Amino acid sequence: MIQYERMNKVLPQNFFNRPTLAVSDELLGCFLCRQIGKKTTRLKITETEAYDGPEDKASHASRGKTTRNAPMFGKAGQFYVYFTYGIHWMLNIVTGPKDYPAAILIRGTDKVTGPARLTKFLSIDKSFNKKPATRKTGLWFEDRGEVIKQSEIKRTPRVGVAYAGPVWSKKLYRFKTS
DNA sequence: TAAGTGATCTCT
DNA sequence: GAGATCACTTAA
Repeated sequence: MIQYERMNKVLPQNFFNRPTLAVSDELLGCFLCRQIGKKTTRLKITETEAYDGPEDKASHASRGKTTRNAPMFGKAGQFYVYFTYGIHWMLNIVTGPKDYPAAILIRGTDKVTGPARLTKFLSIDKSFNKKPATRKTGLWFEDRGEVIKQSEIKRTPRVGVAYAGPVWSKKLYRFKTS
């Protein structure tokens, strides 16, 4: 965490309105928070995956704006939730400026690993699509002062993106702490 | 290791 | 309207 001052607080909209790769990196060690009724669940984020810009062939946005991926073109700090494999919801947080399609897939946390298991565990579905990441939404991010050393962060190719071609499938856009 | 599940996309 | 695709999990 270099660019952004770390404090024990809810990550604001402008945290996400920055380069996607920087946000992907700095989101590690932050907490994904979900409030259902009076109960709040906090999970430490350990794995993220970046989908950055219109040129990224692995991104839903690579073939232009559609009804489904429209949230990626919206302003930073809102969720992009989509359904895949007939069963699973995927939770992404939109990054970068408006009209620049980018988002980060939240792949795993300390207690719950796997993007689909995460959404199932936290009861996240389409209703969070396009919603801002705030307490009011019931789903938000917090910086609770956890420090992740750069040496602890592993960067690897993204999952399931062989179709994106030799250049984009090899990008080290997946961030993981050990 | 393969089946399951269904929205979305891309072609007719 | 039909058929392929898909950034996954589970059960075996």
